[in-house]
Amino acid sequence: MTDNEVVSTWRELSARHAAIVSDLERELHERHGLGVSEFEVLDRLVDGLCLSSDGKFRVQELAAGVPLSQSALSRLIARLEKAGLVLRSMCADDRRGVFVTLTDAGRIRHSEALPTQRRVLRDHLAATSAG
Amino acid sequence: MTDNEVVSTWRELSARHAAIVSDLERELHERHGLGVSEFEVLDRLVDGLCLSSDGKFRVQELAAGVPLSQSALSRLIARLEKAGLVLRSMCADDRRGVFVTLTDAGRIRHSEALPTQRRVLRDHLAATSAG
DNA sequence: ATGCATTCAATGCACAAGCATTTAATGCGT
DNA sequence: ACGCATTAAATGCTTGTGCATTGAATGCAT
Repeated sequence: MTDNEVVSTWRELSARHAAIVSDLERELHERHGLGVSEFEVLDRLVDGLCLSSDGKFRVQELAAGVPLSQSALSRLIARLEKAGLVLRSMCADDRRGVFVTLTDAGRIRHSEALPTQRRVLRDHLAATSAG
Repeated sequence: MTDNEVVSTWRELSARHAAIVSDLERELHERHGLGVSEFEVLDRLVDGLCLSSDGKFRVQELAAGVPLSQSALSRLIARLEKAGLVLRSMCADDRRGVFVTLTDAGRIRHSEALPTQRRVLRDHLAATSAG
């Protein structure tokens, strides 16, 4: 792969990402009052519900799935809690840790927003193979 | 393409983008004092030099190549000017417009940063076909 | 020529992000 | 048991971003 190919691959990737994020941000915000990262976190929590017994997640577990710094994630969770979409609770076995759990409102909000996200992603990605 | 495929394509795209941007940001900042967007703008200016007679660009022309809002771009150019990497000059035929031109320092900085950018991109993209 | 919508770029403002620091809890070595 | 490095998460601070607005210049219709 030549440098020019690498660069044009990068530009394409970058432009695509920007376009999708921009659309997602607008749609999710307008229709559901959520930012892209907020939705992603809710999404991880919902995904994880199937796997985890109690639906509790350490903040750091969520960090793995979302490309945000630890501080950004901490504040994001604070925002979600303030909005009533998640709860933070102490965790018994390591009292430094914080468990994050979805509230009913959070589950509902996520299920409302999910079709919107899917639609936007489909619009951008459905008929393409990354080229 | 199923919804699940769409979503996993999106996650992959997103993770890839985040990883590359993160590396680029760190390397460009540490080694050359440039952010990713700053570099992109310099890059467009350099690219355009070959095509344009005088190397002058309207702000809005740059906007097309960089996924930033108009206001963000305006401030970014102000930063570049403050750093001595570009010049802003009035444009005669439409006095609302602003021409942006590379300074020598800007050209030099770009040429220093270019290999760093290429290296990072190669590290991430060289042996892949987008998925 | 005058008025009015439009366009270019800059700016006020609010908010989100990262870095560095802080606070609290753990665990390891002695 | 005590001290010390380490880890989890929150917070202060600075910076960058977008939205909405502003100010200036343009162009078009009358």
